[in-house]
Order: sequence, then C-alpha cells, then structure tokens
Amino acid sequence: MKQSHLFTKTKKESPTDEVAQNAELLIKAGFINKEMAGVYSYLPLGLRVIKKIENIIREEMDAIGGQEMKTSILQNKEIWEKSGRWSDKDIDIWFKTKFKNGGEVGLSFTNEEAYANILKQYISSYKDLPVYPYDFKSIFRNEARSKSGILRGKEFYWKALYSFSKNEEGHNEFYEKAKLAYRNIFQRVGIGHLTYITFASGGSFSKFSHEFQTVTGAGEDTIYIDEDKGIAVNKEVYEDEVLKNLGLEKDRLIEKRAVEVGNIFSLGTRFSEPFDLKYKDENGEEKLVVMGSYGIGLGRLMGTIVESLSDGKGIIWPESVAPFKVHLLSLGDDDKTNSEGDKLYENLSEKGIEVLYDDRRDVSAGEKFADSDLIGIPYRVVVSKRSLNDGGFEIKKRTEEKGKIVSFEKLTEEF
RNA sequence: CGGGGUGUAGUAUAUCGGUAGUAUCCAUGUUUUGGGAACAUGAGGGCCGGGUUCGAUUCCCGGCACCCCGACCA
Repeated sequence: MKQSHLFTKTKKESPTDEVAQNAELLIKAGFINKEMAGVYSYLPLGLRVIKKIENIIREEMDAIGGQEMKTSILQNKEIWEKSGRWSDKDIDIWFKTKFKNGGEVGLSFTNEEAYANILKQYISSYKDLPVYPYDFKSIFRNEARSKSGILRGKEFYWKALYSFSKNEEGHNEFYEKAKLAYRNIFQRVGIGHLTYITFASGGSFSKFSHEFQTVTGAGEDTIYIDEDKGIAVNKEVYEDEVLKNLGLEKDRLIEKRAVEVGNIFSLGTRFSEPFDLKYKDENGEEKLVVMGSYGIGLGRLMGTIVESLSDGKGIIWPESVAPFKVHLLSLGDDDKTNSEGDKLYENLSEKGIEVLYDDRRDVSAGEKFADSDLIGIPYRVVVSKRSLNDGGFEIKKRTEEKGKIVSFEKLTEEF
C-alpha cells in the first residue's frame, strides 16, 4: 500500500484525553479513533492488526476442533430469562433497547445463553458430542468507568469458544488442550514471554478459572508469579490454602501488575440445566452436557502488545501481527530514487510481501523516519540517492539502531 | 455508582469582564530533502442552555462530555 493513499496521518501531539500509553500511541500513529469514553473505531492500520490477531486465534481454535460461526448481536430476552441473567438486578451492565412494539432486546454482553440455546436443537445423542463452536464478535458492556485506552471499553471485539462435552473427563481433556492453544496464541502474537497462566476465581461457575495474564505496568490485576514454574495466582485467590493446593511457596512469588488477555473456565452444567441441554448416552440414559468457556479480547490483546513492546519513539509490532512487514521509505524526489523505489515496491508486492510504501509525500526525511518509528513496522527499507550510491537499499529492523546496505537482488533474502 | 478535575481552531496550548494569541496541521508559492526543514501569504476557534452585566469565552447556576482515584469487570 502506498502511504500517499493512506487517509490516516500521524499526529505530533499526544491526545490530552488519553493517559494510557496504548491509546496514546495507537491514536498518534493512526491505528484507532476514539469515539467516546471506552469506544474506539479501528482505522485501516488498526484493522490490519486486528485481522492478523484474529487469524492466529482462528488457526489455533480450528486446530483443537473449533467450528467458527457468528452469533447475533441482538439478544432475545426470553433466552436470558431462562438462565436468570436478564434482570438488571443480576447483570447491571446490559445495554438494552426496545423494539417498535415495545418489547425489550439486549446487545450481547456474553455468549453462553446464545450457544446453549442453539446447540439444544442439535445435541440429542452421545454421538453428537463433543463440539466446540466459537465466534468473533463485538460485545457491549455498560461499564461504569472505561479506562486504560483499548484495554477496557464499553464495546470490544472478542473471540469466545464454548465446549460441549459428555462428561467431566471429556471436558477436562479439552480444557487442557485449550490451555495449550492459548499458550500458542500468546506466543505467536509476541507476548508469550510475558504471559503467565494464572489461577483465578471461578466465580459462580466453578472453584477456579484460568486467566492468561501479561505482565505490564498498565495492568489492572495484581498477580503473584512463580518464575520457575511459570504460573501465577491472581490476588483474588491469593490465600494460604490455595497456595498450598497448588504447591506454591509464598516467599518464591513475585508480585506484578498484569493484564488479563485471555480467560478459560469450566461452566459445568450451569447453562445446560436451564436450557435442558441433555443427550442420551450409550445406555439410553439422559445426561446433562458439560460446558466450558474460552475467551480472548482482541482489542485488549492489541493494546497489551503495544503496552509491552513499544519504546520512546513508538510502537514495535511483532512480525506476526504487524500491519505490514516492510516500511519502504523513499527519500528525495529525483527520478532515479523514484524509479528504484517503485520497482522495489512492485517487486516485493509480487512476492507477497506486505509493504507500506512512503512514496512521494512531500515531507522531510526526518519526518518519514519519525513516522516509521511511530507506526512500528518490523523492517524499514530506505531508498535514496545516498543508498543507491552505496550500492542499493538500507535495511534496518525496528528494533535495531543501525541499518545496512543491501543490493536489490539480495534484499528479499533479509525477510 | 461515590469522590476530584477539565471543557478555547483538526491537534496541542496561552491570555482576558471590552476586536481571542501562539505552535502544529491545512491551502498557495519559492527554496529545501538521511532524523519531525526555511520564508511569505491565506483559511480555521470559545461544549450546550440559563443568569448577572452596557458588554460573558472569562463570573454564577444547570446540563452534557471527557479525564483521574475508588468500587465493579473480558
């Protein structure tokens, strides 16, 4: 993509209504736009990152048997009354609205009810189990206070998978697979080294749930990490008995702030009961389906990556989620530089390498460099009179201080 | 939802009870091009409603919005 065609521009000034670094950088670099407190739009660059993250999650979910679908945003009141979660007394963060005829409808804030209700039509035998449907969708929560930029919004984009298993054994088996898939996801998006599987409260569903917590100062949670074992405990269950059960010693734990980037938990029969979600086993006996829930907030994950991996100059995207792989900067406006730049851009594009080409924008070299650092694309390639005189193009990683000159022929070997 | 704070141009800010200034951004022109270039010319602004006043962007009241702390949460 040519940068001269990209409608977004970088900003020199930081927005005053954002303190969170993730939002500050993403707004300055033109990835997102703030619509109101806790609500952000994804601009072309931001959407490219979201799609990269989405694809990684999709691959990992499909690998453990997930089946992607898309549930509706508008939620049927009757379904939620079955599980006892419609009333504002039970769930006080609903966004609700009305139909023309006066009937109430809700904007989805989670998916258990929708899935249990749909699957009831299709599950009747042990032969129908297990199944692992999931979707990516926008979720709405009327949070009293949004904060931390895109880490906590009133509207956010997530992936939710629900497991439907015959029994506890089947459930536990899948649960462990999901843990590994989650590990892979966070590894692949570049924050695996900062992310700990964390024991947390299971709420009303089960004794424990597992959170995936990424260590960063911007985090809202406090966790206690055992570095050697690579696991952590959320402050909410940081009790002597819990530590003992987990085989953790208090004096080996390090307290850190962290962001919950993912969460998996067992639902048992909390939802299969009210929806009468049963199947007949091999002996003809009716049994309740055992459910589990597996969520990841994509916007939050994107924000966490920015928080974890930026520097004073801007964002540093891991290659796996970067909006482009290469940022090609053309400096100067002489014919030779222009034609060599165009040629390289076409050549790389033909090879399927994603390039953002800062072509004939009439701005200084310094400004192009500053923009490039802010946007944070992994490889920067410069074409200029100087580079051509030196024998080709200058290539530099975002994480490196100095680049090197590489010839046209050898350039693609660098990626 | 409790407490505190702030609303001035696309962005970031200054001043002031009496014609609202600066930077950046934008437009045009000339010169420039390896770390946010220079000059010139031009365009663009007081959240909404009420009150006090000869006069309100400024003071007062109400609303709305945004930010921060707390409570709550993927």
